[in-house]
Amino acid sequence: MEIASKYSPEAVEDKWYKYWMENNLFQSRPDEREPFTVVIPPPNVTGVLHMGHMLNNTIQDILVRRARMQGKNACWVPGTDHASIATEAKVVAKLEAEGISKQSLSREAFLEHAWEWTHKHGGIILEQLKKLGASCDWSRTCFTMDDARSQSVIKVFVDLYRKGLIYRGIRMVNWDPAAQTAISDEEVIHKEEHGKLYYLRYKVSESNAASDEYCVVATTRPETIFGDVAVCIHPDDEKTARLKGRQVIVPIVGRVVPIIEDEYVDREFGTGCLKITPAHDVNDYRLGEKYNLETIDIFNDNGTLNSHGLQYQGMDRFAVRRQIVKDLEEHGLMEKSEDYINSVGYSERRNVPIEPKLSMQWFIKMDELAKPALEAVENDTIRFYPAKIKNMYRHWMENIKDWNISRQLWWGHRIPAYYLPEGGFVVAETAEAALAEARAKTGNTALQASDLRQDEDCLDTWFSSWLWPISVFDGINRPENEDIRYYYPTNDLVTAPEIIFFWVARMIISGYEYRQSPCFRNVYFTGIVRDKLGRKMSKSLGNSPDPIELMNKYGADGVRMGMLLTSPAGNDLPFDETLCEQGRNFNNKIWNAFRLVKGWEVDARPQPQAAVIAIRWFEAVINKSIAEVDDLYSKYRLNEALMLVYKLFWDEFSAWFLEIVKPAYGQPLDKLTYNATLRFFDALLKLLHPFMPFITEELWQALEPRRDGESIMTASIPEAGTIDRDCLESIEEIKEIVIKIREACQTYSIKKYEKNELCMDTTDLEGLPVLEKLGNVTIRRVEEHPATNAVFFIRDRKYSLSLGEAFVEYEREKLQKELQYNQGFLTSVMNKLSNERFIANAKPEVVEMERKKKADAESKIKSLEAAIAALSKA
RNA sequence: GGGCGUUUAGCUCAGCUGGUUCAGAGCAUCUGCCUUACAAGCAGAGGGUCGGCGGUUCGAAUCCGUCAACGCCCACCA
Repeated sequence: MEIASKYSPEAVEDKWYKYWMENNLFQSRPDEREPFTVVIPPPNVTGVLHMGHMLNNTIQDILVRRARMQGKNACWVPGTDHASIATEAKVVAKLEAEGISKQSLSREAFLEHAWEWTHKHGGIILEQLKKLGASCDWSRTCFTMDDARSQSVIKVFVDLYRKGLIYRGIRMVNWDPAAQTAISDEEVIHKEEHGKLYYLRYKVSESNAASDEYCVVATTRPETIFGDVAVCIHPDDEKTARLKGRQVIVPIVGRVVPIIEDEYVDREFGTGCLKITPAHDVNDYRLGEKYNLETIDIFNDNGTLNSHGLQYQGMDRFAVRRQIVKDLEEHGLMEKSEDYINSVGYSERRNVPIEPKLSMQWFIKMDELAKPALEAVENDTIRFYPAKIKNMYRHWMENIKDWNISRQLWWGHRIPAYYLPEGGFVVAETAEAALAEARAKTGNTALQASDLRQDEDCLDTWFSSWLWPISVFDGINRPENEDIRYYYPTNDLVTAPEIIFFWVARMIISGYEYRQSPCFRNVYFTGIVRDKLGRKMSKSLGNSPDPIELMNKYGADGVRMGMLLTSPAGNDLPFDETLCEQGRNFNNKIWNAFRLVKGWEVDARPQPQAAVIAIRWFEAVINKSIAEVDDLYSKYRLNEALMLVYKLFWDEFSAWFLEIVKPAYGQPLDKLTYNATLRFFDALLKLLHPFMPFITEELWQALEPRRDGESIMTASIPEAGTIDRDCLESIEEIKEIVIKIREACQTYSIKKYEKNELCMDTTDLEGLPVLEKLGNVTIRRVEEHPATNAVFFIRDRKYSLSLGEAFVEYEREKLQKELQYNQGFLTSVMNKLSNERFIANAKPEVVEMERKKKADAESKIKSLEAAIAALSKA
């Protein structure tokens, strides 16, 4: 038989993926079977595969493949996200590299570039997922900006607007000066930063000001003084009481501003004086509203100062900070500065400090919408794995704020609001509908489409992805279509905890709003993939291995296994290439077991007794394992399920079962044993298939002749039969004896081909033929064990091995040790039993157990003492 | 600042409602083997006062309190 001793994935993987595709094995259509639906978390359309995707999609594939083998109609819908801000940033950068500025282009021209970029890079990531083995129904591939999805977005916007849930208003928003757009609170990352706290002198402006009386204000942002409209003190603060009712002059700016009083001010912080800049600080904005102060916006959209910045106009905000510090010092208006650590909000996408800015934006009212979604998770209609994530979810949902959905970007779904020439606006799905509505609203039938001006903004990316579980089945546009009715609600969602608020929570909300039902039943939160130093893997750190290279090196199955070996749900995954190595080694193990089995000659000889027992035993083992694996899957403890199957194959099947039934070299095997072995192999491959799709298909196809188009993918996963516990137990005992014999042989350097004699008190143990074969011993029943034998105990039964006199002393020491241990054990048991309170309070069966332990220990000690005495005599 | 979580073998983690030697698994380590399925392997072995302290209990890795370290989420302290 000509099979290489090493498994080569490259020869196998492409072949079977192609086979699966050609036979449409991933495709799903509604039928009478139970559906099992998963929608992919759509990766950015122009992104490339990273380790997080690998983990995430491996887990999805495992769940989907298993469901499929359970006879469910499994449907995994793939797709990509247009990733508004991220993609636009890439296109802007690309254009800038070519010397083209976004500002110089029309919206239409820019979008042309963006689409070109999308078509060029789009979908690479989906091709990469195929290499991983992802069993997606590719015929259903969606894009958040394709026609059906775009239409869904617009429809939902209009619907929510008409329900009064979308409104437009001026709010303080997080402004990203690099992307020049507002972003949501969730897109702001707070970072600790080492900065300075500056103490600025605001001169008191009254007539006797010649006395140089100052009010000192501490700030981290001296460049915002151009927007100062007041200084606030605490009404009960004695330190600053002298300032009450007076006015101060903003340094450099020269503006005279009032001192106001509010309890918001922290008396302990700085000097107790707070400068108020309503346009550029959220708290100041609130105080500004409260005291009806003017709002002076000093920044341009790109973060430079506008005309309010006087001589600093046109300079960047941070350049201004440096300059103004110098200037203040020169004018003696800087009292001091000190080091200070504060937290600064950064734009997640562009990594620049965000600027609080007042602007007109669109919002969704969230409080009412959130209620059923909170309830669903609280009452476990939707379950989170791990469950601890519920806490986070509850906290956010109970304090949910309105969602800013407008972005000042071009790449995305344009807001379907149309402004009227005479002011006001209408919201409608199409320009035509908007015109009709505008005419009706204004009564002006002469109104033309060109008179209406569509809102320039587009929608937050998540405004399309929150509809994903519905929109991929076109359930927004055609709520009664067959697909949505069959596949929805979906079953499992696999995603990263970092997008629970961006995406998961909002999907649940939209699910209840648009389908009155949960959009999925279970959410599996993966961990974050970290490197060995515990750092998150990222492109910018360059600490992430290239997944494609990993797969080339270890095989997709090896990498999938490596990803999964160390990642319980919700725990971070400290990734290490050696895990892939372990995965690859396991592939090889399976491969070689297959070589062995397929290399056997079979004839009509009778079945050896050891094989009969081994088969009965392994039947029990596999049934027990299947039941355990089922249980682990139901708890989404996939890494443990994999480990269990791993040990089942490697230890139980390869190291024990195959070693028992393996014929002597060159000898054929009997038919019954051979068939049983193939049956077990078949079951093992099926259990392994969700984890390692490629090698299992390769071997399953080679195990027996298959029909054209047949696949392990659609074979039935084995179900647990009855477990023969007695058989399991008795062979476990045999295994322990064998291990003990091997240990003794190794200790005494007994050559493995030497057959030894094992003495035991009784020979009514089941599985003696197994013991004889694997222990390489002949068994003799004795009343008295020969004094020079090496004695050992397994489960309170005494055994001895004839090893010759040379080993007596060594053996005596060992027995002495075991004696000591047992004496200690007996003492602890005795202590318990002599404690009246234990006898009085402990459950009777526990007391009984202790009594038995005492008896056992006593008899064992007696035996040991006898053995030692006998050895000493010898 | 608020909340949540973690701490068990060198590493990554299991240990449910306290009680069968409950202190476990995989990897790593050590020892012996190139034994015709597999050295990417085989056969063995050694590793831990379960973060510290205190409490409840006949009995605590497990329950309670407290301290410490680390992590995550939320938050407007200039």
